[in-house]
Amino acid sequence: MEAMGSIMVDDLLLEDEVPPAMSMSPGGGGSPSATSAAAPAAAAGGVSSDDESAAADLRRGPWTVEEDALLVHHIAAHGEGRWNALARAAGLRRTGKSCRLRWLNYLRPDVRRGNITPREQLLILDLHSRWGNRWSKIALHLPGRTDNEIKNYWRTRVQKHARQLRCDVNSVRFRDVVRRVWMPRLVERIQAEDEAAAGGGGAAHHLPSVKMAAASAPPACPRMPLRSGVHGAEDCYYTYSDPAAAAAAAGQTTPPALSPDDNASSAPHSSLTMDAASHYSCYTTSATATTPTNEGCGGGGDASRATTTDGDVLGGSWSELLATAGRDDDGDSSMSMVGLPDFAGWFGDLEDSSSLWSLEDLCLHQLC
DNA sequence: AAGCGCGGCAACCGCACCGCA
DNA sequence: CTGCGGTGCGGTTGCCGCGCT
Repeated sequence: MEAMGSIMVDDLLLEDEVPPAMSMSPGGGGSPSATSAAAPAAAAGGVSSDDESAAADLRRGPWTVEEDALLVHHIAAHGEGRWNALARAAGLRRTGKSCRLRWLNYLRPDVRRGNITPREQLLILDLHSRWGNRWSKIALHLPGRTDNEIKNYWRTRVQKHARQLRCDVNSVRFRDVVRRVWMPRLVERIQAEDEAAAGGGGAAHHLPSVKMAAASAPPACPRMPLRSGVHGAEDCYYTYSDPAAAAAAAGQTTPPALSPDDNASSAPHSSLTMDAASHYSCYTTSATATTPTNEGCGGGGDASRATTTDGDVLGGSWSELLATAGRDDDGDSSMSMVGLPDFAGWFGDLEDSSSLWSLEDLCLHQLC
């Protein structure tokens, strides 16, 4: 869809044989300077006159449908790898890097397009909390999503919310808001979707019915209070939908690799996969019953109220969300929610939360 | 209706790492 | 051991479309 405009523009460029560096830098990306076009070619090959002429002949900017077809057909016939050689063999006047990027981010058949789902958002938030800007690593756990897409999501959506809160996206305060407001809302949303898919209605028995595979089970975390100490009579928990899995996970003695330096990401399964994320459920506990927390967990009220059409559950104003998050169901404000950005006042002492904010970390903290 | 501003996203860049000769 | 080419990754850029004024 959005590619059509680019294709039209680039078709003109192709027809007119505009030298890449001379183009009007179509489709964005990089500096349109005359030197930048030759640099990748020089890096990819030698600096012979042939290579120089080839470099001068290299195209940049948006891909045309013809180029896409060439690349797809060539990869279908010969497979991936050796991108520089592939580009030449396919008759593409592109750098190998450009071909690789186009293939991985756009042409690959298993690339998922469209909005980031709440489940994916939850995973991104969680995984980013552990690994930081390791986009490719995070992307491994979101099938069909590319690191570029996740990176763009983070920069456009998440950082936007951080800006609204006037704090750094990597600050402890923003992380705490994410943990206490954003993630619970995502869980609400996921649960609502699961319930809708299951037919809706009812209460506790509408737990997601998916069985949790041991390999994909989240770490030892049967219940994770999100606001313990804030609401006296009501705490919000992440919990396993499958008691057996929760018990199994509780018995797990070896915590998953969580440090940024771990090598577990290269393994086929991580401690938290898309499957596993679907088993997080947010529930309140009360004296009478365990009930789904569409009314109580994290935000109170209608979860869809702050949901935008693009699936961003925090489409509404942060001040409103935060005010709601700090209010009991009966409307009493249990936390002072006046003014931005006095997070410490809202959420209490955050000094010890710097290392406790991921789902796993929260869970481990609660088990101590 | 037209202009403007902003967000989304595709594509590029520079750097680091890895394997091989 | 070293140099080089290939690959992968994170950061950045800038066009395009859409919503607002």
